[in-house]
Amino acid sequence: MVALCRKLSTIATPNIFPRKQGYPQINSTQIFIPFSQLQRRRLLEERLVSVLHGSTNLVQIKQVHAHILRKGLEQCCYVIAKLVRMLAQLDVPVHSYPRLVFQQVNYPNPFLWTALIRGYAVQGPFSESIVLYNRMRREGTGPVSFTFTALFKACGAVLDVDLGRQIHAQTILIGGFASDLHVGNTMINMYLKCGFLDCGRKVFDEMGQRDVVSWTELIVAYAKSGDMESAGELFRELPVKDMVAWTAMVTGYAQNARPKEALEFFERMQDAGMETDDVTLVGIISACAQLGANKYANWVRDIAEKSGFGPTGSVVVGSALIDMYSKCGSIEEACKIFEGMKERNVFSYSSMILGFAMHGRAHAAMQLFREMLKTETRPNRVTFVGVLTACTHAGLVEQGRQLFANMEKCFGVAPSADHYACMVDMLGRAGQLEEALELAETMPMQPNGGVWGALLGACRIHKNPEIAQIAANHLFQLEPDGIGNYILLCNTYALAGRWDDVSRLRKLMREKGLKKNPGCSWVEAKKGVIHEFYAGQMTHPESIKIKQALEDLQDRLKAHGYQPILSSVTYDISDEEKKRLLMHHSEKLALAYGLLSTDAGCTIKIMKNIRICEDCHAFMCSASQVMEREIVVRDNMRFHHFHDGACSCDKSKCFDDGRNEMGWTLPEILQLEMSVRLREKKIKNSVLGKIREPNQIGESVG
DNA sequence: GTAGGGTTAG
Repeated sequence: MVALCRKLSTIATPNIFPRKQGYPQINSTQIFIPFSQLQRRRLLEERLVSVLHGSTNLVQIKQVHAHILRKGLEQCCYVIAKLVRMLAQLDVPVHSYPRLVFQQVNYPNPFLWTALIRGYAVQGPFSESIVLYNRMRREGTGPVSFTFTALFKACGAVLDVDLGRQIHAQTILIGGFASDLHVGNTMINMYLKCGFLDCGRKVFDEMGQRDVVSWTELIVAYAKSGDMESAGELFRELPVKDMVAWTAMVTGYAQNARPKEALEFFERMQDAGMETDDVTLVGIISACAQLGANKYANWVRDIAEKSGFGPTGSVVVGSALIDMYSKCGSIEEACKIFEGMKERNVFSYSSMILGFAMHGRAHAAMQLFREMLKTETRPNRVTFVGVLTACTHAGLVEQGRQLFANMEKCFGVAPSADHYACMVDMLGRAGQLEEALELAETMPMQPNGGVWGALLGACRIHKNPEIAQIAANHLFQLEPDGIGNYILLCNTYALAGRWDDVSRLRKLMREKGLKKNPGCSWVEAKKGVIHEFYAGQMTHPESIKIKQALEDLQDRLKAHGYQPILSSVTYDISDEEKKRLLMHHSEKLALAYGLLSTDAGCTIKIMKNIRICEDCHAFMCSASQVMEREIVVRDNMRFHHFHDGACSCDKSKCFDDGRNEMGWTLPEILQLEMSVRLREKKIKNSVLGKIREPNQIGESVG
């Protein structure tokens, strides 16, 4: 019996227990441990690991750790590795508590080493993963497949493809690891993250064993590179398609501005009997946002609510819905979603602020920004794009300037080229064109198309062909195919009466083969059916009725003071001809059909592919008053809400004294945020002060 | 251990 126990005890304990004083040395010739005792300990270890696995907070884990120490298991790699992994998962800084626990173990096994390496691979500093790997090898411990997945994760995180290649070589050198499925998958992931699609594809092609994860990784990579054809081809070849793979395709189409195909794919996915989760929903919501039609918006919202991932269930779905309803023209619906959300984060706030800004509700946008600052959510760069845009559309130049000047100091968000574009837009629209130009020319980074485009747009509004020429020259370099830039410059010349320049530019456009996009508008008629109208075209089945209705409408509006704004036509033609052209702009046709086909009291929603012209804008204003209808026009820039003879983009309707009804001023906001930042900084310093700095970075794999 | 997600101005 004794002999049997002796035999079993040696078999039952392979490399689990390290040899050193302080922990039982399992050498059957020197120390005899009864089998029952070993079994008890093994059971205890199993139990501790499972308790750790179920722990959800630091307090619970610390209790288990205390128990580990009481039972004398601080050298047991199996348990300690789990402890380290759980701590890292809970975002406890790896180089503090977990590292300390690791250092207490005299002989770490590969799994314990890997737990720590993985911790750094998730949290950073990523180079510490490599340092640890090298130390592990020097101390004679061989890696396991987990080690490589962790290392590839680290390389992917810092986009270090050279290091990734070295580790790739090691997987082949050490043997056996290159053919491991998970190692292969993380390797593909690393190459794709670093932007080496070909290398990822090569690993994929050479893999002996692939699973749906390997395929999906590549599908996503192709989708992100804009190559939906290759993505689709892979998807067709994929033997067993799961929900994630389907979602990758739906999202891919949505991200590549192909919303109709995204919807088609989603329908196919449902036909295939696939489940829908929050990630799928986000993809499809984004597609509906691009379509801008309420019919689809309501349809997808129903699906979201039925599947249990509605705005109250998921903060991500909620934020996507806010964005979708804003883009579909239903800012009220977006508000309702926002108010009904249980949890809100920076995405929810930013989407709502941008929604308000887009719809000309600067007041609401600023108020929401203020409310956000009272919560624990901190603004990010997108939030500032929203807030600055709101200031721009409300003509709040002084407030905008102060926010921009204090972004970095008070909020910790450094201004990017996009924020400079907002400022150039703001100054430009306010008529301060010289200052806007100076800002564009002196900004610390290379100005992007947005910056010069904003300036060019402002030059058209304020009829300044000289500065327009400068902005346009930059734009012609940055966006050689951007037809809109040529049109804007053309319009600016026309407004200034420089017809020679107009014809010179038109000739240049012809030479370059650039064609003006025909103006096109869509209007939602009954039951959400969408009707399309092109400028000057009378192809709609009811076009005779529409033409008559439009003429009647024009007469009524003229009686109320509407006069065609002839300068909106940039052709050197007779006034009569100009009037005729203006009257056939697509949005006017859409409006006439909207009035014919919807009931009194219904809001008329029109979408347009290019910017609404000044004349149509005045026409809509007047129509909203005379016909007593709410009219919403979404052009390629923003939303216009016409109500009782005014538009939401009319600056004079917004507050402009730096103070709103809440009774706060901008300096108060800045002060408030500064105190938050200081407090955060203090907390951070006090935590970091206790933690040892990790080793130097920059070591390569040896 | 591995794959899919939301907000950006002219």
